Amino acid sequence: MSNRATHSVIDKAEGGGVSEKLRELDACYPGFINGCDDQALNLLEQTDRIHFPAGTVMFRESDACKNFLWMLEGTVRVYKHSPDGREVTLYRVEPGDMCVLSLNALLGGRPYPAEALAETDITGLVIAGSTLLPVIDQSDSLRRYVMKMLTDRLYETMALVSDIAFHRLDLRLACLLGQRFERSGGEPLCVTHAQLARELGTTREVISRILKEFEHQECVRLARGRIYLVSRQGLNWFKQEA
Amino acid sequence: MSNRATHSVIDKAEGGGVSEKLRELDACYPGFINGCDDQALNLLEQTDRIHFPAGTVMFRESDACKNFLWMLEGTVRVYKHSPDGREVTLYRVEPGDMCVLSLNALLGGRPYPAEALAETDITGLVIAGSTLLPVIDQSDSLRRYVMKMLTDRLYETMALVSDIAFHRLDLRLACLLGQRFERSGGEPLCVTHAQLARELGTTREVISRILKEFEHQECVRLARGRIYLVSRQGLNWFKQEA
DNA sequence: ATGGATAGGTGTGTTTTGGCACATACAGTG
DNA sequence: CACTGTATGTGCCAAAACACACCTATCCAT
Repeated sequence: MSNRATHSVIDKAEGGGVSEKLRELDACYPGFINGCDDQALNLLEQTDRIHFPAGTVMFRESDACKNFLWMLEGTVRVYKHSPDGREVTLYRVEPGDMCVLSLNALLGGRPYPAEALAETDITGLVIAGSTLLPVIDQSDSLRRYVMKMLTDRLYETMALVSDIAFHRLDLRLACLLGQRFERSGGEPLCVTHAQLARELGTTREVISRILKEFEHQECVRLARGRIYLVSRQGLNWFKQEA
Repeated sequence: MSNRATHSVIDKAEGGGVSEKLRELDACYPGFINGCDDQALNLLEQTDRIHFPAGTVMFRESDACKNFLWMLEGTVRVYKHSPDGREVTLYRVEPGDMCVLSLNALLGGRPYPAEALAETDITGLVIAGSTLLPVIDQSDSLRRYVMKMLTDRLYETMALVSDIAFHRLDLRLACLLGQRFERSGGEPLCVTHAQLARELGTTREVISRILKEFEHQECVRLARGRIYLVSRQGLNWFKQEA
């Protein structure tokens, strides 16, 4: 790893287009545009539309971070590496969210402290950090949005700390599955054991064994790349564990 | 534990006094007062002076949080409990810092998500959250301070996540000792094994064993309630481990 | 159908951490 | 000095997590 700051893909974006941007943003960030004052709207009009394919590494650890992204479509996973190749997922950025670590980097002039990977194709609007920063001072609506994002993320990250420090992996995995099943409405999850391991900061084998446990307990059924919820009560079972 | 929100000691504070407050604040928060605009100064004048003895629980988990504190003297440790009685320290608040979890609670209207304990006698200035919040919108200087606190804390908390997830306890302990020795300038630390355990989210016995290890390796010398750094190079030894 | 790539299963052994039960040791007080 | 907390040392064991090795299953493209 070189020590010199490299530059993320976002920092190289180009693009143009006019104000259907606002319509699109409004769809993803409910109430945001409505509550926006002129300064913020003006800022958003200056953004450039960008697109990245799934699998793009948006930031690497210690990248410089000059631009800021509003997501219109897609999901970005933000995670940390271990020295020996494991990973923990810190959070995800989806339409409606902001990448708070970009904010951190922009506001503090620090390098980006994690890696960010596009899990799906990404569409978004970028703005130069130097353009964004003054508007945070000027626009009440933007600033409130930013502060909410920061505090929400802080809250959740601290919850993550205590989760990792205190809970056994089987519970953490059960929770994770519970959340995912809830979002899917009980539909089977398309996720590999290795992916789950990367969420939780552990290894594939460990996840495989815990999942087999769950299967023996008749909570899930396993198939290649899929996890089926056995029963609706099963979902409750997962939730009790928190 | 009851579910109803209780109220923290800070929320019950009274007190008066006039504007030597600013002088005192200036001593603790370098540059803060200087950079302050009138709105912020005005706000600070409205604060009430308070005092708590060491050992006071400033917040309990899920307390309501109505007031905000600027610390003038002392240290507050903010930590999470495990179901079975262990603890992890999330961060400390000292003069010059802000309690970001109070901010989180005030801004988000959420209960306080951790416990905060006065490690020393505390002197500080309190203000009602309802008075503080509008000023964050109005005062550039205050707002920048707040945002910096939020992003800094976020950054460090994420570092904490990866630390806990990936590093073995002996390394984490070595790091912790390294930091403490650095602050003390190599002077012996007055800390018990149990306290160190509460920092790192583990148990006393585990810490005792690791410390004995370090003693065998001639890095430290142990005494009741004290840890002596064996040599100045020892300090480097601790730092290598990061 | 065949070959390669990816995903998953599993036995075995090790390391790391935690938990309990006591034995000591030390500091301060009367 | 005896007494009483508090702090620490440690033997022993169990649980949790990891690591390696290697196997099998499944999918997909040709």
